[in-house]
Amino acid sequence: MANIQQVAKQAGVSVATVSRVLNGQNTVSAKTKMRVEEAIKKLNYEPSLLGRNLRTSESRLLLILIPTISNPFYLEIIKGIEQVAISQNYNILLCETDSNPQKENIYFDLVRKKMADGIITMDPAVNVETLKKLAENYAVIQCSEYEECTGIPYVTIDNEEASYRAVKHLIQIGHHKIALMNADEKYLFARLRKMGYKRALEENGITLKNEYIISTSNLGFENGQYAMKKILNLQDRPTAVFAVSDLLAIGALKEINIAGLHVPNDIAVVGFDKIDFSNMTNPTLTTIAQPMRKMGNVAARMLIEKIKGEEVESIILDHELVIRESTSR
Amino acid sequence: MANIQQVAKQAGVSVATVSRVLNGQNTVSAKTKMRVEEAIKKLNYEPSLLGRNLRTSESRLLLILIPTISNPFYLEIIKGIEQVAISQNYNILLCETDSNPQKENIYFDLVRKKMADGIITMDPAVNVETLKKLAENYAVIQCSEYEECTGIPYVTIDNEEASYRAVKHLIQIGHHKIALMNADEKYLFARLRKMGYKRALEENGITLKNEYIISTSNLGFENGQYAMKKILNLQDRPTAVFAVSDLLAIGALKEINIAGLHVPNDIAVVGFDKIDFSNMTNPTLTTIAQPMRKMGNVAARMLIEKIKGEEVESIILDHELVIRESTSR
DNA sequence: TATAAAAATGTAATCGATTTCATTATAAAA
DNA sequence: TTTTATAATGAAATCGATTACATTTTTATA
Repeated sequence: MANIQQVAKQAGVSVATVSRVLNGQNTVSAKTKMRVEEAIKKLNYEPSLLGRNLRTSESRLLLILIPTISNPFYLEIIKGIEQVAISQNYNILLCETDSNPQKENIYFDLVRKKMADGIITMDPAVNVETLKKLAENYAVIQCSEYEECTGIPYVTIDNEEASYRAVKHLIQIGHHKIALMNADEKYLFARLRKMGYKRALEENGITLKNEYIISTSNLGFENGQYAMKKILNLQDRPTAVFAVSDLLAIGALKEINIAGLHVPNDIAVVGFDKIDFSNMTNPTLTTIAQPMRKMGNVAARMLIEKIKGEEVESIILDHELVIRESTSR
Repeated sequence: MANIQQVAKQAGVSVATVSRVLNGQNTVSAKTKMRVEEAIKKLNYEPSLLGRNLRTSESRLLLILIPTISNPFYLEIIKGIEQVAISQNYNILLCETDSNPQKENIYFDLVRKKMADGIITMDPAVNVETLKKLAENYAVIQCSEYEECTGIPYVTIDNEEASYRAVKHLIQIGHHKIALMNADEKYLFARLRKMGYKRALEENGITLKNEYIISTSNLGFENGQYAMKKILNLQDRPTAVFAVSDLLAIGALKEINIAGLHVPNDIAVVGFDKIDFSNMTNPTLTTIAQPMRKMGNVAARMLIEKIKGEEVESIILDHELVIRESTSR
């Protein structure tokens, strides 16, 4: 495979001139440019990014850290990131961490060792200290899920308000006995969503019942089933469930079905995220739509600015309540 | 940020010695090694992979090309690939092509320009000629979906046999009127699965009805709904449906439900792929399990061998029929 | 036509590592 | 102690590009 030297030789010019043609600089005469282009074609030459990147000290690779690729919630965010990245000549590297510090470290290393220019993380909780230290020397952005105290810029929605609106919707259609299927409170979003839940109840004079709040270690389908079983066994059974992820909600749906009850007539269900599958269930799921594509766009833009050394501010985006069959009669 | 020169200076040795310590060569005396390691720690030094990779002419990056990340079918394969890749000190880059030649070319370019060492493609149909040409000079492996004529090594299952077994299962539980919800026959797997379907019917003396075979442009949920609508409108309605993807099958499930019919009592349904969601539906879905993790493992191993310049042979793996509620009474 | 200014091109340093070959220090053998 | 073999280290080339600066060629101006 040819390199720039051979192209220069073939075209009868210096490597500098070839490089100029390659980078579209206009200081090359039309005649020379043609000769170089012919040589490139003849030798089937492809410039090595390794050489270029070493010289320019960049890789034009962005890392996206997600806990797991099996959660469809990330899909649209990733597309949003990719959209901006590609348009700015960056490529993205999808990295699944399984929330495992060791795996995470493999990807952090890629940044430390200059093979990637920056990181967008959607699971900052794994190892906050390491992340914080990394962010001192490298470009890091938090997306969707974030840690406030790190000083690392983030883009997210107002989780407290979103949760408040979901619960308020349930109250408005007549529910008083509303369960909250929440994530572990080590996550900021879980704490915020609980606050929104509480506020909606308080404002409507409903007393909070602690047994109506169930925590799950994970946001998956099975966790939803498990949590719903618990809820169904309560002696004063709730008539509505607000789950903080669609997968949890879909698990709940299934379990309610198994119990021979009807959604929404016996129990109404609200999810969170508006993943594709939330529209494929029976009944379709009422849920909170995060502006995922936009969130991805913004995160990518922030990261690229950060890479360029600019100051970036955290951003909070709007959300939306999507009402579907699981809460309508 | 420090480089190898500064480390050498700090430790009072040459860069060669630092490099030796970095690469764990045993020709360095214990005393010197310690001095170098102290210098590394003191300067917070991280070796640049750009420098190393340029010198060694490798990137240790593998590209995985998938049509879309929203199809859960790829999840487990990707994990399988990652498992082997990480263990051999490679990193993977997940690339969504949307079956779009332009997007595909961005990723091919990464290989041509030495930023990636090889490609595993799960959607070779996009641009067979380009792929073939790429494979002449670079390491390429086809995984799951493949083109026979390209001469590019592949790993897959026996699609004809898998399809045969799915349909035979339906026949064994008493069905004669079996619809096939197939993909576009431009795909090899679609042609093979149709052959398996035919063989099962023939062997059991069932005449093939052309109106029972529906082609969909895509393997998604909506396509399944749409195709099922067509099937439900047939005057001699089938009592069973074999869909060549779980997403199609889930779409069918939904549509049958809407029509007020029961699965499996009125219509039995079989899917293909055993994606996670196939166990979350109501009823759970009978489906063909591809050994996805293993397929990923094998594909990665094949690619790495190819990168090392070894000859690799195509491989066909076993599959399995998983019987669940959608075909049991 | 001579001279100055602008455009085109080339030379060589550089990015940060690895690695070959030469050299020096150390240990073993005579 | 001297010689020889071996281990440890260093100097410098190399990977393939970009780019500052120097030089040559061309064009414009007087």
